[in-house]
Amino acid sequence: MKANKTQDTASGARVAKQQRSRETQENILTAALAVFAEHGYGGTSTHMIAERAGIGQPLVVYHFPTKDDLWLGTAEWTLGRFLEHMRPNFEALEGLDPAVRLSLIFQAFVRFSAKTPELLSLMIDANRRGGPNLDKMIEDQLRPTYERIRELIEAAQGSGAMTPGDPGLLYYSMIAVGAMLFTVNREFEQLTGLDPLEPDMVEAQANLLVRLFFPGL
Amino acid sequence: MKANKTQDTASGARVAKQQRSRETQENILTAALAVFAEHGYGGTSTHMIAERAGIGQPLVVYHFPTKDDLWLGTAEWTLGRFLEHMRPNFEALEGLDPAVRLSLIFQAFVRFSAKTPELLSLMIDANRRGGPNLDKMIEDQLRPTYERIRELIEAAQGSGAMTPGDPGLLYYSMIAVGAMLFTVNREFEQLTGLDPLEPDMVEAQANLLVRLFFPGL
DNA sequence: GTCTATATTATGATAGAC
DNA sequence: GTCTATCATAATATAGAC
Repeated sequence: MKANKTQDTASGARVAKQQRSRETQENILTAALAVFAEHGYGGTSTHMIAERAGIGQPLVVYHFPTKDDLWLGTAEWTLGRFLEHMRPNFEALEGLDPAVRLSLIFQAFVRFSAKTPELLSLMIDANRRGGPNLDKMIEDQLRPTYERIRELIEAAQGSGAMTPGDPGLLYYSMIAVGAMLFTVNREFEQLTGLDPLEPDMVEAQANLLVRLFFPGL
Repeated sequence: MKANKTQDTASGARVAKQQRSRETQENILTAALAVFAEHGYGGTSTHMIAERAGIGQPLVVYHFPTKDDLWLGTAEWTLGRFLEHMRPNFEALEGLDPAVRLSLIFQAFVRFSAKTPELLSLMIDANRRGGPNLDKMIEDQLRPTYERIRELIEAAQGSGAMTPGDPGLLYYSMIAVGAMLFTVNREFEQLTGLDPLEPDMVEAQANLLVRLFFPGL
C-alpha cells in the first residue's frame, strides 16, 4: 500500500510534469512562429523567443536542442495545424462538382491565410534558404494535399469549368491570390487606405479568387 | 601651366577615385541584393556582403555607414531599376485600350520577376518588419506607379474588360500571380518537377495571368 | 578609398544547481 | 523541467595606417 501510494504519487508527478512540458512546448512554438515569421530564420534569436514565451533561453534549448530543430518544429507544427484546418473542406462534398469543391477549398484557404499569415512567411523563408528542411516538409506534408488538388484541377479543366494550362501553375496562382495579400498587408494598407485583414476585405478577396479562377460558377 | 597641370592631375585623380567609388558601390549593392534576398535583413551580415563583393567589411561600412542604410540603399536601387525597366511599357501604347495596356504591362512584370525574384523577397521582408523604410519606399517609388495602374484598372472595368471589385485587390492579385511563383520556386520544382525559371514556364505564367484577368482578350 | 586591428555587444549552446 | 551563470563565436561599428 505504501509502495502503491509512492508509485501513484511518482506516476502523478510524472504525468503532471509531462503535462507542463507539453504546455511549455506549445508556448515556445507559439512564440517561435511569431518571431520567425517577423524576422526570418537568421534574424531570430532563441533569446527573443524565450522572452516572448516568458521563459529562460536555456529552456528553449532544452526543448529544441538546436535552432534548426526549433525552426523545423515550428514549421511542421504550423503546417500541421493548417492541414488539420483544411481537412473538413476535403472530406465534405465528396463526389460534388470539382470546380465547386475547389472554390470552397480555396475560400477556406483565403480565410486561414488572413488569420495565419505567418505560414506563408515561413514557407517563403524556407524557399529562400532551401535545404533538407524544405524538402522534408514538402514530401511529408505538402505533397499529399497538392496531389489531391491537382486531380481536382484536372477534373475541372476536363469539364471546361477551369481555364486550361499547367495544373501546377494554376495551383500556385491560386495560392498566390489567396495568401500573398496578407503578407504584404502593410504595403496594401498604406497604398490603398484599406485594411486587408478586415473581415469584409477577406471575403472580398475570397470572392475575387473564385471569380478569377471559376468564372462559370 | 605648372599650376594647371597640377590641377589637371589632381582633378583627374579625383575623377578616377569617384569613378572607382561608384563601381565599388555598385559591387556592394549587387552583392547586398543577393544576400539580403536570400537571408533577410536580420540574417544578413555586412561580412557576408563584403566577402561576396570581394572587399573588406569596413569598406562596406564606409560606403553605407549603417546596416539600415545599406538595406534601404539596396532596396531603393533595386526598385529604381525595376521602375526603369517598366517605364517603356507605360509610355508606349498611350491611348490604347486599357485592358490591352494592362496585359502588356503585367506580362513585362512576369518576365522581370522571373529574372529578378529578389525584388519581391526584399518587399516581403520590408513588410514583415514594417517601419519608416517601407513607408519611404512606398511613397517615393511605389505610389506613382500604383496610381497609374489603378486608373487603368478602373478604365478596364468601366468597359467590361475586367472583372469588377476593388482595384487595389485586383492590383495585388496580379502582382501575386506575376511574381510569387518565382520566390517559391524550390517548392514548385520539387512538387511538380518543372523549373519555373525556364523561359517556356515564364511565358506560360504570363499567358495564364492574361487569361485569368483579361478573359476577353 | 581601402586596408588591418579591435572594441563592444549579442548570439547559440553548455554546465551545474535545484 | 526549469533556473542562473557562462563560454566561444560572430555581429556591427570604429580607429588609425596607407
